[in-house]
Amino acid sequence: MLHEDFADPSFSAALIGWQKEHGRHTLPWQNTRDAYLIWLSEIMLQQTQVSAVLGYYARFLERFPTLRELAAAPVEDVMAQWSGLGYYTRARNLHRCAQQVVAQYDGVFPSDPALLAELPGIGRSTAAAISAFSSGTRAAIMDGNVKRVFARVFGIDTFPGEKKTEQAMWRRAEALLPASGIESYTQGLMDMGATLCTRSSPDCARCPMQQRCVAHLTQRTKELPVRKPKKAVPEKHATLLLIVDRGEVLLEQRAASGIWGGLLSLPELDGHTLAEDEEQPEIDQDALARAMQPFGEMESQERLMTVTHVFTHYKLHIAPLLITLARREALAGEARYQWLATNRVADAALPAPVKKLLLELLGDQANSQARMF
DNA sequence: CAAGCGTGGGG
DNA sequence: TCCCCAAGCTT
Repeated sequence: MLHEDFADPSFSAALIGWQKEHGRHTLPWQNTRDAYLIWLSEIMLQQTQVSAVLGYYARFLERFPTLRELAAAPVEDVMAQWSGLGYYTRARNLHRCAQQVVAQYDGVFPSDPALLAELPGIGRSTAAAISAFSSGTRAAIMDGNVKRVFARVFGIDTFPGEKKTEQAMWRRAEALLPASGIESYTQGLMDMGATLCTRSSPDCARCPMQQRCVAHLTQRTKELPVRKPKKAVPEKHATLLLIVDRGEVLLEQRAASGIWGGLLSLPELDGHTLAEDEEQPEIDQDALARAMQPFGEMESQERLMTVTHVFTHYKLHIAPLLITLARREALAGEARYQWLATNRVADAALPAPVKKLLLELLGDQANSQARMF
C-alpha cells in the first residue's frame, strides 16, 4: 500500500466502552460544556498531574469565576494564583488568551480547533481537547498518555519525542478517531494512560487493550515507551538577597522570559556564577554594596543555609543572604522593586522554593522574640 | 527544531 | 537518594 492505514474502529469501540464503565467521571472540569471551565483545566493540566491541579483549579475559579473577570484582572493577580504550579508562561498566556477571546470572540471560545490553536497557550492537542469536550468536535489529542498507550499497544519502539515518531503518532491518532462519541474516547485515552497504562507497573489485567497490546503480548511494557535519552544536569548557583525591614521584605519582579518569568522573587546578587561543588562562595562585598545602593544602608548581613532546588533541566543552589537595614532608601523610579508585608508572602506571586524559604524564615521569626523584623 | 520552561510524587 | 516524568507550548 502507498501509506500506512491506521484505521481500526474496534480500537475506539473498546476504549469508549471501557471509559464509560471504568473511566473517571467526577473530576471538577467534567460534566460541563462550559469552554471556560474546560480550557482552564486543560491549560493547568499541561505537563501537570491531576492531583497537583485540583487545589489550584478550585482556588482559581473562586478568584476568577468567569472569563470576563479573568480578562479584566491585573496579570499580577493571575500570577499570584498560579504561584507554585510552575511553567509560568502558561499563566501569562492564559491571561492574554482570555483578553483575546473577549476582544475577538465577544467572550465565547470558538469551537473550531484550528481557531483555538491560534490563541496563546493553546497548541494542537489542547485545542482538540477543548473542542472535543466543549462542543463534541472530532479532533485528535496527543499528550503523554496517548504516546504511552500508543507506544505499548502498537509496539512503537522509537523515542516519542523524536519528530518522525511523533508525526506518525499524530497520523495514527487522526485515523483512530471514532465516528461518534469523541468525548468518551478522548477522556478514555487520558484515563487509560493515567489510571491503567501507567509509566511503571501498568494494570494489564484490567486493560481493554490486553488482547491487542503488542507490549503486553511480547512482555515489553517495561521497555515501552522508549525512554528519553538523558543528559547531565548542569548545576547553577545564586545568592538571593533577603532584605527585611520593618516587617517587610524587598522583592524584585523577574524578567518576562527565562526561569520564573514575570514572578516576584528576591533580588539576585549577580557576578557569582560558580564552578560545581563550590557550595559556599565568599560574598563579594563590593558587588553587594553596589547592589544594595538603591535600597539603603546595610546594618547586618547573615548567611543562611543553602537550599537546592531541582528543575527539569538544571539544579539550582540558592544561598540566601539575610540583610537588615540601618536606613531605608525610597524606591525612586524602580518599578520592578517593591516592599511586601511579610504577612502577605503566602499569597504573593513567588516561585515555590522562594515562598517556602520565606515562610520558613518568617515562621522562625514569629517563634523567636530574639530577632524582630 | 531542539531546547527552555516548574513542581511534586511514585518507585 | 536518585531517577523519571506528568492532560505541551513557544521560540
